[in-house]
Amino acid sequence: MRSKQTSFDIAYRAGVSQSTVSRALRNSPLVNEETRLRVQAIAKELNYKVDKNASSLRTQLSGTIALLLFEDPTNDDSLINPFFLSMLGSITRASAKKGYDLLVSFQQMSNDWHADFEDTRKADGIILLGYGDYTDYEEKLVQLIKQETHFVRWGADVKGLSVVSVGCDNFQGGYQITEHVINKNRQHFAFLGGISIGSPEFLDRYSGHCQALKDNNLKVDSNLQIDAISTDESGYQAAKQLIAKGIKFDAICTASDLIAIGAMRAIQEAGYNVPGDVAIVGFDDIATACSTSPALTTAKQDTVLAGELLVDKLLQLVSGEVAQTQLMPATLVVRKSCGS
Amino acid sequence: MRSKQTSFDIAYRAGVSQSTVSRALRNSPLVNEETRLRVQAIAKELNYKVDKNASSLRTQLSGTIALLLFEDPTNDDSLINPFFLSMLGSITRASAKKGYDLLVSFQQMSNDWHADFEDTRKADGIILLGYGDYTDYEEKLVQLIKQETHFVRWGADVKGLSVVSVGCDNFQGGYQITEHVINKNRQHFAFLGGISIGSPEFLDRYSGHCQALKDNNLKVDSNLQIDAISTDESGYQAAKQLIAKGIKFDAICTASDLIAIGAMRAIQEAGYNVPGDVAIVGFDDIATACSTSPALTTAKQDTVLAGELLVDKLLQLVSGEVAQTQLMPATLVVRKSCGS
DNA sequence: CTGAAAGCGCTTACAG
DNA sequence: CTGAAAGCGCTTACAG
Repeated sequence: MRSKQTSFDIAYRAGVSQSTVSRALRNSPLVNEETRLRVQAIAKELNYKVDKNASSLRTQLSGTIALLLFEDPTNDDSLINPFFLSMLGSITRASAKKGYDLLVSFQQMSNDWHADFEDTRKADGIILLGYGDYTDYEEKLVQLIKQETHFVRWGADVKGLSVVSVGCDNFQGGYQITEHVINKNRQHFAFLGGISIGSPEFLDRYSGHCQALKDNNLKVDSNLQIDAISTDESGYQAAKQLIAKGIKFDAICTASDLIAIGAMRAIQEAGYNVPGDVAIVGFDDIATACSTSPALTTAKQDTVLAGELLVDKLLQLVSGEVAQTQLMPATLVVRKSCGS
Repeated sequence: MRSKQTSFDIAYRAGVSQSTVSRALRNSPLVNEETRLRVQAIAKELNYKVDKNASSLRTQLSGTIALLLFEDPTNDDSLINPFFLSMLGSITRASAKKGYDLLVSFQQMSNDWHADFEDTRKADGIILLGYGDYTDYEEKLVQLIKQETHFVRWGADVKGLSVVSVGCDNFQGGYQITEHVINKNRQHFAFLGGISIGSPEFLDRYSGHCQALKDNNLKVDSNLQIDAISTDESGYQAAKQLIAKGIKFDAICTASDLIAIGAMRAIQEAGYNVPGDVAIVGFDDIATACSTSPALTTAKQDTVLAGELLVDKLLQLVSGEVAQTQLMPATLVVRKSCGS
């Protein structure tokens, strides 16, 4: 077994007290520079590393952030929504940049959360990430607040609770991308995405979509709105349903790229040309959006910025400061799927 | 500020000693059942959670695994190879299943690794994940071994070092998928993927590919092998180079799905039909492989199994047992990209 | 079955 | 600038 070095070993070698070693390694200004350098050199030579359990116990700070990633309810148990995966990447980077480690935990939205990372002192705060209607878990949020857990969440603002959220301006995104398609001279718009299954994000995108249509004197036909969850398969099925209705449409707006990708497949299999016959747009800008043919025009959610905002705001809360809920704009990414 | 409960608070309420509380909460058989239940009830009522820093410090076990995820060298800083993202998901699930938390850390292959999670006692062991030539970091592996760090890695077996690896049988995968295409009556095979840029995985896939060609009396034309790293863009460029050579080919095997997807785009843009004119196959079976048109035939690496094997083997090492390097088979996933 | 006590390895107020 | 000492909150041998 490896023989563990402690600060006492370093102290012995350096001929100073253990307190001085501790100070030296934390770059305390209290310690003489020469002493500090000598101690640090010895620590390095012996490959000594401060025991985080001991220091966290002492300081009551873990230097760690926990990320609770909620899985899509329909998950087939091995796939994760690529948008959240991308968020995971940016959150990891953002925490590393701040010198924090990241504990990642997958959760079922429905189950009892294992949200006790802060209670167990493994993490200083928690980031909640996942689609879903917050009313489904409002109770949990209330409990987190009651326990004074430091946390921030991704998603739409939660009314009535003092929860710090970072989210995308889904209404604006839905509006903007619909307007883009309108400018491509489309008249008959379908919308694929569940507005009735408890997803405020999707509902906001749909509302923005409808507003854009109205502002441009186009009809909102509720027969052309079909529910779908954020998977390729669900988008595929929704588009098939849409086609089966036999109502004319020349544009499909969707609540997510995954839905759009599935829809594109169904539309093309049915013999339509994209964008010739039907323009299709997504939402998110996942990596795959570049690789479809035609490449998908979409509303990009800036995951890098989102990750940084989430981490920054969480660390503000951890250090006792006040943090504000913030909405990020979605930006239009024009590719080929609704014509040039 | 929240007032932290300790085991002493529980002890006081339960009218027992703190030692008994500790035993009761750990379900020690030493404690009377009635006492145990009462203590546990009180703990639950007060929402008491054991301080992991204290217990980890005491037991010298953290209940945590660290995952070091190496980024592709060419990374644009926000995208992560979807295959590794998928591995990340399965590793997270596998560790949760074993009751371990997962610390995730992104690293540059080239930089000094921040591999001291075990030295700092934040983790009991480490999983290394990323493509790359192990000779590039053999020195690091040697150091990990010297420090008696518990670790396992994803990838090809490392010769000469006692490192536990879990990897895919890339030779067999490359062989199998090439044979599949051969059976589709293709004659002129190109291969896209860097065999000269220090990636043993890619090299093994290429070797399997070549062997399959030889075994079927087909020519291996090194002019039809073009380097590419595992990105859509690199695959796209490689395919354009391939076309520019003006040598006849009717099948493209690739070292990864990402390369295949980029290549498919280039081939189609050049006016060829897939699979009519050119059959294309990938490697990995990332989620996107279902969504291309035509959908990509590929060699699947079972990430769920891989995650479980990595975690299981690491935990074996942590508990002082011996673990063996293991190679998993790749399995053929037939879709549309090389005909029916 | 239970309790008193030692000790895990740090950080930091306190005293000099 | 440095050291001796207390204490973070547990777990577990030891004694009963």
